[in-house]
Amino acid sequence: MSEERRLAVLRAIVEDYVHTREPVGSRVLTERHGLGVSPATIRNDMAALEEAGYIAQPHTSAGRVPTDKGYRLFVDRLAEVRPLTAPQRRAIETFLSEAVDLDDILGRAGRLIAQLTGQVAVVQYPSLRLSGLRHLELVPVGGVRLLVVVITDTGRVEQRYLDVTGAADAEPTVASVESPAPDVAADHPGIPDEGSLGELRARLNAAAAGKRLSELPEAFGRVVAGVAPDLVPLARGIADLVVDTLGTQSEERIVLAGTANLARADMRFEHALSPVLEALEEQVVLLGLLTEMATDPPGGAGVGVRIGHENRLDGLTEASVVASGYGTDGDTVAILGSIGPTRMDYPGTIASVRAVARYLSRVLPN
Amino acid sequence: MSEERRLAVLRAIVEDYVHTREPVGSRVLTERHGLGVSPATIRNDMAALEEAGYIAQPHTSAGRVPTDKGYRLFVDRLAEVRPLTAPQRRAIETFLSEAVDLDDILGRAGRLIAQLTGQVAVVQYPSLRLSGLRHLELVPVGGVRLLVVVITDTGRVEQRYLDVTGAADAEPTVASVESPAPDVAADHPGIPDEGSLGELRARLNAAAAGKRLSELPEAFGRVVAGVAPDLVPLARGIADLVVDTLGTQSEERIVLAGTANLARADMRFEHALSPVLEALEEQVVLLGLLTEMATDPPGGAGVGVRIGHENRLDGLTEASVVASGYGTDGDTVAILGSIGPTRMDYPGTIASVRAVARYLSRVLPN
DNA sequence: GATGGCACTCGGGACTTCAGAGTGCTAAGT
DNA sequence: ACTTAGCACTCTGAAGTCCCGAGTGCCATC
Repeated sequence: MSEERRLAVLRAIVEDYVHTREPVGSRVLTERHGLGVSPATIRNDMAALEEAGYIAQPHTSAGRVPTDKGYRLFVDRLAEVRPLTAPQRRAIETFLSEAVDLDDILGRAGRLIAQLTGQVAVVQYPSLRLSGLRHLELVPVGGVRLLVVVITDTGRVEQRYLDVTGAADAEPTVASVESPAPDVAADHPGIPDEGSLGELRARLNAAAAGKRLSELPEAFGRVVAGVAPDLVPLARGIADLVVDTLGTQSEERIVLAGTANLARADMRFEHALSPVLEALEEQVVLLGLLTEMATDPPGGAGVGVRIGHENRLDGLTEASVVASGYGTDGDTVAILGSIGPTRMDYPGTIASVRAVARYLSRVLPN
Repeated sequence: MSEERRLAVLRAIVEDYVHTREPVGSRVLTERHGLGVSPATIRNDMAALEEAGYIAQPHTSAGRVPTDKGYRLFVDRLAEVRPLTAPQRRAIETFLSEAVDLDDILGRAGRLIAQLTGQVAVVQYPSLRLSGLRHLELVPVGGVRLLVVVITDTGRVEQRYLDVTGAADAEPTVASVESPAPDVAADHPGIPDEGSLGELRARLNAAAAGKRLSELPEAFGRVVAGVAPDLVPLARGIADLVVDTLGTQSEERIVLAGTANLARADMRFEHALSPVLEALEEQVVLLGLLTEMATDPPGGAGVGVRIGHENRLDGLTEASVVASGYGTDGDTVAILGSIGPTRMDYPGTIASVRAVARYLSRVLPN
């Protein structure tokens, strides 16, 4: 009863089950996979595997099905990394290289993973909190409002409107997109002339250059203090808005793609999939799971795999998550991954996720 | 056999069927709905309705089910507009007012409709082609590239990177988000100093102010001609990029939301839903359908309804589309809607779509 | 025109049956 | 000490059967 063959049997079971979606018995195992022994022998091995908890049988007289533990072993030691096909590689390259900005590239990455894996993709945005400020732009709009454009190290561009009628109140007005007066001259009381605005912009940029979020408030504070008195409220408004933008709001931005794949017949979960749906809608929880996986990757090679009960979420006990961090040279700034039934094509999914993550890491600005 | 009662019967059938998902027979009809006649009478009416093609029976001894034609009549003449509940209204207001920019607001609108209707929402972006240029911003990035930010009348902000090492080639380089040299001084050969850049920006802005796309190339042409010789390639590059951005790319941007609702048990389509999935993935076709509905709304009150076979798409013969244009004062710039099974809650869906469309129209910049 | 009565239809749930897949175990073979 | 053939046993799920009851259409009556 060689150890090797037993593992080979487990591998065969996993592969077959993933492929056929049916409990696999000893006979088909000998037929379809090239292990040169008789069904009876296999049965002995299977008994041992079941004893050890790697497989189970749904009911007495049916084939075996891998358990979470079985999948785990498979992923850790048995899965042969199957590189993507050349066309797939090319598809990734071309599709992602067509992206026009960060939003676009991450959206595309999600759709790509969803399509490659036939599952649900999840993409976390690079945390603004961790990224520095590259540039700040101020654009007067309609005379009474100022469009503040923030460009980060990671290439992310955020826009916020600042209402300057009462720019003194620090709390940025909820930047709704409502109609400003159409064509008011730019020298409205609230907005300074081009020159002052340009100077303000220059100062803020100089102060913020390369700084991390935590250093920003102080740097901005000095700028506000050093500016002409009538500009102080405006400057403070802008500073607060920028800090607010980088700090709170969008740290936890997460995007799903391919949720329609859930409806596809071939990926049905064992039991109900409504819990899965609910879990996916709990973005906070999902985010927690992802960041957890980022810090503590239980899988190998940069790609983390959580199988079934391993992710302690109720709704995802029948689901597995394959995720990888991405970001410039090992400096993980965010995570992306694929979620599917525990009975999924792990090698393929891992390959896809890794390929996309690598591409992103290579191509993201730093 | 009064005409009115027959219509009342049809209405009752539709409402009951939508509610219970089961063919409805004459008895329950008299019981659950307050028409004060006997089942036999109803049967006569039903026979007439069936004769006229408004209802059908799946098999001999089963209740009746509305046909597409029946739904049509229901929508056109029988549906009582059921206004949204106060909480719903409030939800729309608050959720949408939290949006920070156009992207965000449309994304939220989609998710909102998906959630209100429990179906798939589809949102078409305001066509850039139809919107004017409000502002153009130029931001040097990393010394060798220029971030061109385009702000349109509709509040949409588009960003493109322009590679200025060889800005002469008119075709904008595919603006990938790749790593530029980290911290090069801003006076790199390719990028002019702040002053020239500012002047260029000012000129371009002046030329473009309030112009439609069709008028832009000419206006920009004059600017390029009037600029310092060494700036000509750059100016031309920018001009082309802007025109390209507004013209081609994103005219046909469409976004789905709530596709996960397809997986929900309670919205199963009669037969397979894979054709529906495929139809939804054919964004071009979908876009065609939407624009068609925009120009020729067969429903009433600004909201168009396409039922089953009415939308000539193979995959959507069992689906209905409820859509409405939105845009400042009747000037429809785009469309949004909800897609679900023909057996859907039309009044509710219509109310939701209309409410969101109205909110958008009210709140969009003009 | 509305209604009660009635014979008729037929889908689908409940029940039964049965073949086949799969197992574990024992005993024999290498 | 494994491996293998044989065999009795278990159980699922497909197929078949039955029958209740919902629903209908039609006719005679009010």
